[in-house]
Amino acid sequence: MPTITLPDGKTKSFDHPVSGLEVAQSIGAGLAKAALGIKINGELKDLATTINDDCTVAIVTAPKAGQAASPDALFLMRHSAAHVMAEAIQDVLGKDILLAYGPPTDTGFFYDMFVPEGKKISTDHFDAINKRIAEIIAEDRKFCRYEQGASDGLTRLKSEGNKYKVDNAERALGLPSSVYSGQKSAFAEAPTSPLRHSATSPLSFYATGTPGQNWEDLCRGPHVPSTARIGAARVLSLASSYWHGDENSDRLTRVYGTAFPSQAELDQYLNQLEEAKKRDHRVIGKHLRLFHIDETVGQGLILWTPNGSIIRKELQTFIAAELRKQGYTEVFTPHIGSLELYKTSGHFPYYKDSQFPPIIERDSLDALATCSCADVMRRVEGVSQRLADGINARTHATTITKDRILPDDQLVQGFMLKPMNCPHHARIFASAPHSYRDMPVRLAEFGTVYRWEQSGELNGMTRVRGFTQDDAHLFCTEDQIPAEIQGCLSLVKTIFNVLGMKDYRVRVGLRDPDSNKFTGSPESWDKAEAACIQAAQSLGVSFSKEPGEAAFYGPKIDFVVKDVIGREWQLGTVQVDYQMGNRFDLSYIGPDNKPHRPVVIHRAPFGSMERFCGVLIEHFAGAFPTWLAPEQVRILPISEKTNDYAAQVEAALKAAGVRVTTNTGNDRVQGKIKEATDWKIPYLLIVGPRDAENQTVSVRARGTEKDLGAMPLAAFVNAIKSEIDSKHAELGVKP
RNA sequence: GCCACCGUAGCUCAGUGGUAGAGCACUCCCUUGGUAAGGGAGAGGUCAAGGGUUCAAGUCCCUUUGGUGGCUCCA
Repeated sequence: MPTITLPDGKTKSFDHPVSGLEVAQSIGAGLAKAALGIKINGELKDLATTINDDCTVAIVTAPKAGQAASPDALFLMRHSAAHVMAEAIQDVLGKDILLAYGPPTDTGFFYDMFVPEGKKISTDHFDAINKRIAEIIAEDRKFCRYEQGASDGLTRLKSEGNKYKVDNAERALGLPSSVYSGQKSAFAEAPTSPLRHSATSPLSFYATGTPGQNWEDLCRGPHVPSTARIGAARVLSLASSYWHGDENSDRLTRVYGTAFPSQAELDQYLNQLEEAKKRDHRVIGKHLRLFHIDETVGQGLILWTPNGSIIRKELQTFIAAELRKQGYTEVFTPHIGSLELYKTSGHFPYYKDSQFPPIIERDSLDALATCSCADVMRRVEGVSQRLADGINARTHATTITKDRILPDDQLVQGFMLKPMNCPHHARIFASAPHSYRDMPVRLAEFGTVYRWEQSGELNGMTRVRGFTQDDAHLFCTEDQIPAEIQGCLSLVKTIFNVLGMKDYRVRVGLRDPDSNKFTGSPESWDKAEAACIQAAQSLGVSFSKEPGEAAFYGPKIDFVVKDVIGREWQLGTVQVDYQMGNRFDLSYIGPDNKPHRPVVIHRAPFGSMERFCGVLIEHFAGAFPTWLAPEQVRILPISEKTNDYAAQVEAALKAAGVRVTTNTGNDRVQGKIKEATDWKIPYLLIVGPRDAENQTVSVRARGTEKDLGAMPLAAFVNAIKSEIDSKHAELGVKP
């Protein structure tokens, strides 16, 4: 006879087992009406779930009008909507579309399905599918859960010929998969062999309506009580996926959809998507001529056009100034380095698949002309005995294996486009002796690196093949690690604050506790990890510890920002590295007059200028604060009669270092304003005969509907100068 | 890299096998106008590239190339 504890601490006792609905009814009719599901001891369940034992219970309700739905309510609605969409798709396209996996997501849901050869789900079907979804919701059929014994359930699923559901069921039952081999295969050879298993727990199915009569799906649940409770749902887009995310397994069609409590909220969400598209850095970047990607130059290679270059340059100047305050010194290094350099650092050939292929010297190419491809690669990747001995001794391991060691005359000489700046910086550190008194040595460079990203991964400025990192390497003693990490994070905080970026989080990657695949002593790791965690905490934004996410050479801190479409982008990273000193035989002289290995901290707090600017474009929707705006002021003379005065105003602003142009065209001022508005210029100065006479400018600030009125030219120059110097994110000029 | 979709003027896009279009931008002319588009004219295209089918291809087919959405990957 259950006693139920409610969220407010009150208890209710029943003299018989009760359903979630009865509990809700016992509290109030309104609550029962709004109820979508129930949380029993924190676990989300169907409203119809029978409660036999004492427990804590919370009723999950649909949101009241005008209120946001709770995550639990959205989960129930979207999980249920996935069923409705799947039914609609099968109604429109046929039952031979096999359902695989359909979970809710942050913004909606998807359903992965196998589409048989010769059939295709296309966006042309969306109208029909959406219509059917709306019908099913309007029919208000109950979601009916029933269970079937493991044996019967599996037999039934196999007879239905859907191996994905069989696989799901076997996984749910904890059985080894009889159908998933990680191999590509046409569907339909779901085994019919007799079942041999020890599973006892039943499988649950949900009928959208009456079992045996309406549409059904193997499903763990839970669901809303009936289809009308979903509110509004629709199919959104198509994509492809692999079964279990395994590219060797079957390819499935992923159908995305979303659901909201009401049509109004769904419409609002769709509207938001449209708005987000307008903020897309690729769209704005083209419109405002910020950057260009040219297929003649190559995929994933950014051409910074004049406007974008201004933004990048301002950011770099700003970052460099902050770095100087922190005691960094700036260096420049070339875009390529010898193969041996990257064999020393370990980047080659270990990461060769994500690098551009090597640049081979002419003489070597001549010598290789008779070799087989495999032999060429063997000799390109080979390492000299001397280099191997050095690295193996210093890393206390067989880092370079015997099969990679070749006689010098067999080695191929060549270069790599640099995938990272650290090897060059390591060689700069090694180029001069260092005392512990000089440490830490902080070498900073806006260093351009090249990586071979898969073509399907390229995306505007955020995923590219050539990019410039705001890179630096801090060569320090172990004791200096905490302070140096702290310094990196305070830099990030400063710059994110100035740019008004608040939606970011921090991941701290720690070593895998169950693995000994890391270099450096456990004590060192403990200290470095503690330093990372403490530094992350001090930032005051949400952060997560992620064991197993460290690099093998040290723990790291990653900065992740959310873009306007909700995608997360990793920007910067701070990584502690115990390995590089060994690899490059780096040392400093300690107080004991003996050489010691420095620890290296790699840090690129904004990742790359390309990605960072891409995210910034979306963050500001192209309306950059004045200090970053490519064009800060545009002067709009009322007519040609005022062109002379406009030139005078332009000269005064240029003398003050302001980026200004004048529109001397013969449009009317309304037209000039409209055009300038498109360019999202912070300030428009309308000047006419009145202004010329009084030495004033009539200011119109971006985002304001009206003019701010006239102000003396000198006052405007001072105001905008101070706004630019202070890097305010908001427009600051007041008349 | 894989799957799907897409590529027409500088930009945004129409064009379902029969003479390549619109708006904006650009050039010129008229207009000299005080806060989100005054009027007119002109110029601008190997319809991504290559091949094929056809009397005829922007349109249908194949290949290549680039983009988009996902998947996989991201030291």
